[in-house]
Formats: sequence, structure tokens, C-alpha cells
Amino acid sequence: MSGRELRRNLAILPIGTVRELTLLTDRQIRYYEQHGLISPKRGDGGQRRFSLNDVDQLLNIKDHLDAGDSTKDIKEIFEKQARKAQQSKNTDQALRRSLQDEFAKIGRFDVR
DNA sequence: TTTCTCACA
DNA sequence: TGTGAGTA
Repeated sequence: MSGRELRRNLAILPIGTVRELTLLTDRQIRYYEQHGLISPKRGDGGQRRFSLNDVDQLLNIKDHLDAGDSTKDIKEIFEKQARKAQQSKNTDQALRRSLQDEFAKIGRFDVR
């Protein structure tokens, strides 16, 4: 995992901040968590700590609910997105490996 | 300020 | 799907 991803996944935001960021009520945020749409970490005293990714996720949830999707539908959508992201990550890694191979070959024939 | 749960639309 | 109240 890159340092950039680490920061994105750093769960530090208290619910009050997330509430303002997403324009949702804290009640709604907990409601979505109950239905498995988000998984915030817990910090001191069992208080939720949200990451930037969670905020992003919440904004997505809001859009989908507005579009008339149920929490169950949205959960499935997220799972599909996660699979897709993992897939493209894999192909990206494969591409990097093959490129590295190519560069290694070129390096062996490097004419100086 | 935040947590949780229950009852209620 | 979402809220209000009561609690710790």
C-alpha cells in the first residue's frame, strides 16, 4: 500500500466533522453503519473514527439513496466496485511487471 | 460530545 | 429509511 493510500485510509475524523462534510445527520451516519454500508474504526471510548474514504463512501451512499436504491442495493454496488478496483489494481501490477522486464532486457543491451 | 437501544412513523 | 428520547 502506498503512502498516499495510507493517508486516505487513516481514520481520524470524529462523527461531528463527517456530519458537516457529508451534510448528513449523525443519526443517519450510524444508521448506514448499522446496515454495513461503512466500517469506521473505533478510537477512544468506542467513538467512531472516519477516514477520507469513509466520507467519500458516505457521499456515494447519499447519491444512491436519492436515486432510490435500498441500503442493500448500495452495499452490493460497493462490493462490485471493490472487486473492480482490485482487478484494475492487479492488471496495473501486471503491466508494471512486464514493463520492468522490458526495461531489464533493454538494460542488458544498453549501448553506451 | 459521543455512544447505544427502543419505539415509532 | 430515518428520527427522538433516554442513558452512560
